[in-house]
Amino acid sequence: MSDKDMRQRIKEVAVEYFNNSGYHGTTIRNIAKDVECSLPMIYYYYKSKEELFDEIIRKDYFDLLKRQAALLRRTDGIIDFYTKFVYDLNFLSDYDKRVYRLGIKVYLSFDGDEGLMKIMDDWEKTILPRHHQILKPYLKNAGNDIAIVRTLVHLLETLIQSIVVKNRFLPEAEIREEISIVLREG
Amino acid sequence: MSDKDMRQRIKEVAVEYFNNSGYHGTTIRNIAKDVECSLPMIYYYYKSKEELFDEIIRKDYFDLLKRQAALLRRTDGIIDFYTKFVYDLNFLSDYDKRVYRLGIKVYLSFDGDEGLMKIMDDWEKTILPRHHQILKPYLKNAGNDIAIVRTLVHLLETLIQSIVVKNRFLPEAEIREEISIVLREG
DNA sequence: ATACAATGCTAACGAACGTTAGGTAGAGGA
DNA sequence: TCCTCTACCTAACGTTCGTTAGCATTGTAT
Repeated sequence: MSDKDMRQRIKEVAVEYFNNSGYHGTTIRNIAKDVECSLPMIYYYYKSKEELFDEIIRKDYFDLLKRQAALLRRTDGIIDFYTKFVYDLNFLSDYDKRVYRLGIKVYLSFDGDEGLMKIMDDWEKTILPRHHQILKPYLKNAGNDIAIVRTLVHLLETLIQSIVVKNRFLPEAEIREEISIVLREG
Repeated sequence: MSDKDMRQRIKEVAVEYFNNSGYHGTTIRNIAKDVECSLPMIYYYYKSKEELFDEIIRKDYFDLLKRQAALLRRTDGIIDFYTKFVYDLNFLSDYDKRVYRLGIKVYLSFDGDEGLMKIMDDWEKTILPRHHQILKPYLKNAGNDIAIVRTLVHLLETLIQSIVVKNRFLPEAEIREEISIVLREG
């Protein structure tokens, strides 16, 4: 049938279900049916439903976050750069988008447990400093540097949610306009 | 005990559970236990679990949205006005905050069904025009009026989520700073 | 050939779920 | 007094859940 690893197939189907129906709304039986395998097959590769969910967040979601954060290195021109950063999210694979969406769901405490929330909080603390570092050379404003960084990060959050959570395509021009408004010289 | 009390108590407890555990993670048994009533009592007042969830969104959440939208009438000074609008969300009752949070969860398709999504989409279409109307007198910029409205609405979305979804207190100064950055004259 | 781990299955377990059948207790009008 | 209606209950229904016991098949190393 498929040369793709059964373990991965299970995870892909699970991501779809967790996304659409939440942790409690997802059943091992549904996953098994879509994967076209038996029930205990799931337990052969994953200890439990919770471990399956956990691995998706701890491994796949945070790998994705780190991959995205690693893109925040080069700087062509700050507005071009952030525009591209957001715009490229439109072209993430369906799987990555779903993992991203599921991660945001956990980040907002809409799913998952307290253990996952902890690592989400730890990650969140790194966001503002990272963007502050990138923006520092471009900011020579009065004393509201930090506020601009915060506003940009807030804006990015909504733009990312539009693409990844609401599953909309965001045109480059719209992204550029909004980022320009926050980063224009006051 | 009056019937209205019991009906309302059931709904309040239900809002808490739907918020914390999602629709599928919430059980009628848990609700009944917290309300300190029997299982069929829930069915005496609500036809089913789904009807209970539906009423919270269709009635309580949209009443809250309309109440909030009605505040968007007077305009003291546009920055003061939007700052107050957001800042006051800090002081919503716990119940209103939870209803708001649950509504956003449904709005982001993280819970609820397709029927609820429809009315969410309809509401969303009214947001940009409403704010455009309010901001029109204050916008004399080149041709990016619409982009500014869009950016402001996006920023408001994140600020509201911080307060209502992440349950954080947002200081007035921070709100004002961010709104000022978007609405300052470019 | 034989042994054995890896990979798959059928069938079932007990627990928990949403929901309902069928009642009781008490207040109020005739 | 009897009747009716509202507000509440205990106990159970059938279903589905996460999980597991136990067995079959296969590939590979000895």
